[in-house]
Amino acid sequence: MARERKFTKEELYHAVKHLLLKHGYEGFTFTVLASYLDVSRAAIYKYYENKEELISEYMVYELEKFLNDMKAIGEKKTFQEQFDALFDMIFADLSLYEIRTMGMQIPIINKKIKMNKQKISGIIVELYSSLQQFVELGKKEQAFKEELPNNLILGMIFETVNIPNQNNIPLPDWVEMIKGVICHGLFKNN
Amino acid sequence: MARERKFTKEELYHAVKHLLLKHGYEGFTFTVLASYLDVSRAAIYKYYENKEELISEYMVYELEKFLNDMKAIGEKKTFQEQFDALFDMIFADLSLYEIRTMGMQIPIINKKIKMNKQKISGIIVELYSSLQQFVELGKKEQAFKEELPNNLILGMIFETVNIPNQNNIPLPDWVEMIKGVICHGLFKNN
DNA sequence: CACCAAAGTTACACATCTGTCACTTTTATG
DNA sequence: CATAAAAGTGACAGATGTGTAACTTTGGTG
Repeated sequence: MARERKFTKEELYHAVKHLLLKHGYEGFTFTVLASYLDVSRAAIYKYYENKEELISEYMVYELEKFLNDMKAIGEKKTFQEQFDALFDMIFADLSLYEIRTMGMQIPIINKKIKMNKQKISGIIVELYSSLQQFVELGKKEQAFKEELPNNLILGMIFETVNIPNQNNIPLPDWVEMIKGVICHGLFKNN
Repeated sequence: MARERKFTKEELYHAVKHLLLKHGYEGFTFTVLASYLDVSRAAIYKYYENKEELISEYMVYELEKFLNDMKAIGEKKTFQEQFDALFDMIFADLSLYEIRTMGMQIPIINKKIKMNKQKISGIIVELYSSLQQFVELGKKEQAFKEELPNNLILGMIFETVNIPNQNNIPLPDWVEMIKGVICHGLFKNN
């Protein structure tokens, strides 16, 4: 009967994420991954035809999690609750935003990858819709300035999380600072 | 006497930048570069021992240009002029910010690289000083909120340039929009 | 024209990664 | 205990990239 696996899918995906962040898409190899997991390369080939297939599977997994989080946020009653929850989610795992462009680098070289990229596109459409609702609610509740394009508002939120906390300010304070700047800007009201 | 070169240093650095942006640090190879420049790999080895040496030279070149631009900005009289000039500089070449972390990936494997990384560190110190002066001027002229850490202010400026202009708004309008949001935030003053 | 030096090339040995296949190990089941 | 299947491995062939050395080309100078 089945021999026990040396790594779970979660452990595998955790390794994939770690090595993508460390080496980038093109620096990520099955050789590096096998070494990290302490298995042979052939063991990984048992499950995935190539690195592109593995990375596309991993992207689907991460984006589905993200979409579920976004949906949970969308169910909160007020804009302010949604706004706070969005930040908590983002700061809970900053690295997702570093790898979000990597999905675009995956070439379609087998059917599985094509299917995965279609899934990814579908998830992104749903994410886009969810995020648009968030922004529209913000405008409706007279928080966001109506004249601002939605993607600028969203871009603002997702890009500013990249600002490094160089002074090692405690995270809750840092998050509030970032929110303050996003909401009211760098300038004094004069 | 000397045979004419098939590529200038500027052309070489332009190719390096293009390929670093396209393939990332680990995907960048002399093979890819030689093909792009339409020369043999050995031709590049005539000037640089390895890719790390070439990339570190290139980083010095780019950062020196950036520092010169910053110094020119620092010589403007008012904060508002400096603020506008900083944005013009940043949006004139957005890609520099995408490769700024690549310098950190370069391992020191020969003396030249060590020297280059020391140069890079020196330039970054000067850049840091120049940027701090910019922020302090902004605070002194009662523009920036004093309570904000300097790196948050700078981080805000440098990260928001990454927001993609998805609606293809004309660049001058887009830049003003970004400035508006950075200065006064996403929220209405209520 | 000969000479020279810089620039560039080809070909080679070596290193690293990919993909596969035959084989081994492990575990549960009858 | 034998059997079977999933999981994992080692070794191989091939592809790709690195670094080098001997050689060729190019262009200026005397």
